[in-house]
Amino acid sequence: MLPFPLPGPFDYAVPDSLGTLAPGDVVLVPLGRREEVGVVWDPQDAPPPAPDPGGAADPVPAPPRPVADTRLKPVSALLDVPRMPHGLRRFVDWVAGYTLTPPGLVMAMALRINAAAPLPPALGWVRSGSNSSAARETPARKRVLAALADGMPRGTAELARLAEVGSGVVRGMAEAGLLREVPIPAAAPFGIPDPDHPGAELAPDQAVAADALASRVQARRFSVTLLDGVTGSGKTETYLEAVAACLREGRQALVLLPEIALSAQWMQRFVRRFGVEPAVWHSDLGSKTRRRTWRAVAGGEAPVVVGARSALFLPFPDLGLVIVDEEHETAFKQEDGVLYHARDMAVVRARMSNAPAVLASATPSLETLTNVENGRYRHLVLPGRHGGARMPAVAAIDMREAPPERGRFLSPVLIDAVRDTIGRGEQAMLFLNRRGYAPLTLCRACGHRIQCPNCTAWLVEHRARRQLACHHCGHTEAVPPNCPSCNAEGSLVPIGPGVERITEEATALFPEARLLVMASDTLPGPTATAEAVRRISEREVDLVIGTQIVAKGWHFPGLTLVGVVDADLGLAGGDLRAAERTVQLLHQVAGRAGRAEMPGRVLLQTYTPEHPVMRALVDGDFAAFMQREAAQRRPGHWPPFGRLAALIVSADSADAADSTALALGRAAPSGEGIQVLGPAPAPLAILRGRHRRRLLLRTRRDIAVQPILRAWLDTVSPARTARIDVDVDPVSFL
DNA sequence: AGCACGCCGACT
DNA sequence: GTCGGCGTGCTC
Repeated sequence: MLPFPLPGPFDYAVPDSLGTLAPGDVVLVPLGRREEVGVVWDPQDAPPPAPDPGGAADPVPAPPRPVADTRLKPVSALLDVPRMPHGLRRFVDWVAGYTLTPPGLVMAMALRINAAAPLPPALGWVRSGSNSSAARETPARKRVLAALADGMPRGTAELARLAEVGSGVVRGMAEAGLLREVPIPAAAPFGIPDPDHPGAELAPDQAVAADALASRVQARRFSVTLLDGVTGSGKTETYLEAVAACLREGRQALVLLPEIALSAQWMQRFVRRFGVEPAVWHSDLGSKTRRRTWRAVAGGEAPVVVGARSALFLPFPDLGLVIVDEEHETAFKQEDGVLYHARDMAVVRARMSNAPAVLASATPSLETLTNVENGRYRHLVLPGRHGGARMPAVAAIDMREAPPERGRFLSPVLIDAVRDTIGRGEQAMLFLNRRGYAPLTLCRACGHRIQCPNCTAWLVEHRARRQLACHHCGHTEAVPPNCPSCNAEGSLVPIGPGVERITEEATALFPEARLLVMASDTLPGPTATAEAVRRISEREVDLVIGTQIVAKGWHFPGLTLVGVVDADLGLAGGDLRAAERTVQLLHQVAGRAGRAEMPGRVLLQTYTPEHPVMRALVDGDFAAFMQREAAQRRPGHWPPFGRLAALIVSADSADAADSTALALGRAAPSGEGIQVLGPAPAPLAILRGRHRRRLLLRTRRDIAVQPILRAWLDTVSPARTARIDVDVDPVSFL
């Protein structure tokens, strides 16, 4: 299997010099006039028949054989890399088949991860045995020798730092024969977790759930368990006991988090439980750590890996547990390249490793709840917050009755609540899931709306940067002085709020409050995020204003008020899961309030307080809300009661996009329980300069979409510049 | 993916 | 008469 979009594996001859190759071996093979890294794949379902020996006429033409065996090119070399385990190979094939992706591209995710290059051995210095040399003995040299007294080899930079000398001293000593260079075993970038390290005491309900999870791990069989508990109920501590059980079984555990960069507080909990940090995996890991971690996973030396989606493709030789935390998060859906849902694929990965999977969430997805309902998944519930904390009281502010001042966005009710909270010395948070200053810039003279030149989207003003930015393609331009359409002067006005604008309003309202803004563009990296979280936790901040990022599982003991600036925001647009997602997000944000002894309070600014989403949040009745969602989706066979696949046609001209989309529409499959919607212009009808059309295939749950899609796509040849992307189980409908 | 081939427009 | 633009297609 080669890491390219080829339809399947290629055949090669094995030269005698290489002996026998086994599936999983990583090899170098000739491809065209190049040499490429590939993996010896398993025998295919339908092995190609032997070439016809006699050439006699055959009434049934034999399936074509690409190349006669005698002309197979030989494998060039076997690389000194751990074998790709059987479970991972099966997983790659499964993901490829499910997502309609060429298997080579899926395998590339498992291979490119390590780049298949052997690690150059690290070198370090030790004292050379010969002290007979007539080399000078200076104070600096003595300090270097003292630093090496324990016999452990150290690299130049580290040694120089320890001995407080320049690297020149080290080099000089090496030339003088005082030091000898030896290979050093690379220090693992993680520790070995100790399941018996004394951790936090579990509450009785946590202990019961933890025991149940541990017994699933001990069963060494595939199972799926939903760990369901409100924010602050201690889900993490509970599932870490499953990890402990897995360690005792001597198998490896994988924990998937939706956004690994935000995991500093998670890491603290892990360290409290196991004494060390686990191996970490995410896409922008440095190449050295990455290779070392990959090898440690392959060699079974990394007992626990915490990672983002791509960690699913690590070569675990003996995976004994897969945990997906915040399983409802849409960040688990990969939206470019291979389009897969990491939560669903985690379950598949567990099944192929004979391991249990645990899905944890305070607001489980309807998909997962439905699997619980029909008995496919088991259900463990952590009923309440622990440590004396209670769930916050949630109330809606009817913006029609208590409107903000003209041109402002905070209702007097919310302003008073913030003022009271800060006045008591507690902390408040304002949440608005929108970056920048204003989502739309409008010309009051001619009505022109400033749009992205590459996308069907408005440009968002970022006042601090004095720019208009497209949040879809990254296009930016300076804020124009005059209207770009009618050239009127001073006619451009910002419409609607973003966090920058709320910050401006809050600064005016609460001049003495210490403000902190948390948004992905104000927090450039994990370090900045961790620092912001620390400042909030240590009460250096009175009022936090933030986007999505504040909703993560942070523990802010002094935070007692959360104000949602626009609770209706996520409900616009025809997205299948808009309501569900809004409830999940707002519940998560609400969960930041009142996590310690002081009770929390949540205020939702809304123009539709009677909307089921608002009622679910105010009543805290998530179960009833999800039943209502289910009742709406069931009759039309919408997921999870039916299957969905999206076809996205994109082309550099509207005509090419239309002709391909129409051809697909004409060839649309039909039949009992099969329906095709569209073609229709995508909501983002132009994205990065490409014109887009969408079709949606919906089937009954008992009908698989993949064979239908394959047959459908075979009948249509796309226009010259057009491309058809297939998204099985789409999450985004843009 | 990369690297060929190949078919048209601008130069020595 | 040749160089090179990148559009199409193949790689066991």
